[in-house]
Amino acid sequence: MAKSEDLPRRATLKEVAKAAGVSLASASYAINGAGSVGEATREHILKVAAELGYRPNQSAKAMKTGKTGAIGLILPDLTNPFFPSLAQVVIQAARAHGYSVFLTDTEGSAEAEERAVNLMIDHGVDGVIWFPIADDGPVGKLIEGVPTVVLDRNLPGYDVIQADYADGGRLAAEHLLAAGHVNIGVISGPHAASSARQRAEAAISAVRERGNLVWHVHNAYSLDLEPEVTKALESRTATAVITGADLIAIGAMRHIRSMGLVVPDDVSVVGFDDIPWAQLHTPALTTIDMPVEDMAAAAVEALIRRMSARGEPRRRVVFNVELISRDSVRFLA
Amino acid sequence: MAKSEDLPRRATLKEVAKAAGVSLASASYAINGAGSVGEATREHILKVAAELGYRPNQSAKAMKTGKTGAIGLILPDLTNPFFPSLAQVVIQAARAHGYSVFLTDTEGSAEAEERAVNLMIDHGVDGVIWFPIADDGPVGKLIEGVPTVVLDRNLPGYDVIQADYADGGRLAAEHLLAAGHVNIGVISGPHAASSARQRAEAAISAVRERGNLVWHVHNAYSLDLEPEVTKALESRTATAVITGADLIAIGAMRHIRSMGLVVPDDVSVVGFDDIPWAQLHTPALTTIDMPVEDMAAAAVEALIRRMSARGEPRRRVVFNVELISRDSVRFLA
DNA sequence: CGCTGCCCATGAAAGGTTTCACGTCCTGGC
DNA sequence: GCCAGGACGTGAAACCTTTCATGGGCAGCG
Repeated sequence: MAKSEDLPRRATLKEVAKAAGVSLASASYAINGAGSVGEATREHILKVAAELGYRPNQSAKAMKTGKTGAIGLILPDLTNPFFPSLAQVVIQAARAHGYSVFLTDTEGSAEAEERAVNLMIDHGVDGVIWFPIADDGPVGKLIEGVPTVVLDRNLPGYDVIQADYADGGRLAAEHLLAAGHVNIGVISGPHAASSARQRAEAAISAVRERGNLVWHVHNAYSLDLEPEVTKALESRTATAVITGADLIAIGAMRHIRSMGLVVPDDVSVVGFDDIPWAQLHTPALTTIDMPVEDMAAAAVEALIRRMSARGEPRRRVVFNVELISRDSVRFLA
Repeated sequence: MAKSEDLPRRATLKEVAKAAGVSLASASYAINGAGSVGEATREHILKVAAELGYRPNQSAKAMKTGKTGAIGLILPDLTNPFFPSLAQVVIQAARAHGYSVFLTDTEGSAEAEERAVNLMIDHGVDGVIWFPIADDGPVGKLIEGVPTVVLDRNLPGYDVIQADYADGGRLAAEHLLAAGHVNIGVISGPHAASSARQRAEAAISAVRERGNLVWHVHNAYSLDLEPEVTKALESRTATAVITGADLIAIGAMRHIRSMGLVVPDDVSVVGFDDIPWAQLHTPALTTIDMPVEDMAAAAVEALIRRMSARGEPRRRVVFNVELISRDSVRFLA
């Protein structure tokens, strides 16, 4: 590689205009395909611009138009494999529309979320896709004024993309009941997340209908289990457990194994999310699949619509979920 | 949430200045802590600014200063669990320095990489952290002029952050040899990546010294194995295989299992990277750990230095790697 | 008491772009 | 052969900030 010339300064529009022998305005119109420019002139300007390697200065453009061409993506935790796939699709979809994405990871903490969002807004994003950490929190305020679509939570006033969590919870419960399980435990996600509550509530009411809910505990979206959870597991009262996330399911399976029991023979487990590990795990995890890619794409689409039509009524899109039956559930005779 | 007021227009510096009864210049100086402003005036201006909820317009600032406060992070594939951890640390470290990060995923394709980089540069980043897909490719050109640090590859002319791949390869081989293995196969990463070549070469030469290299094939950084690779595995000539990445190792173990064999009893496997799955897998994967977090932090640090001191000679930092012995290697009597 | 010099504070330019309002020239209709 | 109007092109303002060059006032020194 050549050593970087210290001043390969990029050509400015003014220079292009001069080189092409036209006015600044014409150059701008030609390059943006707006205004009225004769066919020949336009081509000439374009040619000159190409020769000079002209690249519009986005900062200047942003200053005039107020649009930066960037969107923000606020995610709780990249370390949870659920999110990278989401991020990947958002990034690709955004790029397809000419947007770059600012990604931020809020480390599961509300202050970090706040700092992150602040920084993002200061840096000027045209819109935000937000996967909230909790249902409340200070962040909503900050985002006000920036077109936003919310993932996972049904926050009032925002465009929302969700999966049918209640249905997922029900599906999981019914799968276990149909497999002959009666004594069922539930490890749901954090209290603060309404989506976690929905999964749990639906599962619980389905369990209660035809079976027996032996316990219900909470855990963060993490492999590491809280004492409350390990205690529940160690009570050995449940032959099957429904978890609020695959990560929790895997953590639970790990703990169950460490107790000297085997999944699914001694305890059955069902997850939620269908992260990539789910099928790689031994035993492969029975779980609820949600169409992450579709949801991510829908989020971008919704955001793009929202950015150009701020007045429209909010929309809420709910995606169907599906139970994927693998090897972590035992079918009792 | 209240319906978004359509025009909560953010206060401008001019407005702050007027409200505070000072000049534009004083306001700017006060807020940036530069120039000379009397203590009392400064405080007053700051107070007024806070009241008005003033937030500097970064686009305008960027236009003046040429600094956007954003850095770009170019990663091959978020779906490979190696990268999210990297991204997470980069994002956090960058934020700690007041930078937002544009993340882009190049989907493993060189054109996508090029498009992504273009978009990023257009959107104006002050610096780039780049994990190249291949050693060559057109992208280097684009990046010219933007301070850049390169991860993983020793690209001439750039600041470089690497791990000691050769040592990793050697460690893996010696571990297997010490465990009594003689016939060893190698599945290395893609040809195009010099880091993959280094790992493989070191492993191969160590194997050859005291054992027997039965085959050497290549595979993308993916769970899915190419025909060449499955054929090698099916030849059953190796009692142990060294892989260029944990993802490949896991793919290989899956295939080995599907052949009716068991890891490590029939075939031993060692990975590279120590991604989170490695220890969750059954059997837990013996692998080479590289300090991703440290490397990510070092990359940000190097970039920050480079951005403020463009002239300095390039630096190359090489991190040590370490073999983590788990359950995927059988110790022969 | 006058002057030098410092501390504060200010006006104005500059940075690259978009876009409004306007002018010129040519075409076509009558 | 005239005029209306369209097509094409242009000058200049505006976006919001940073920063240079400048100026006023006051303290302290000689």
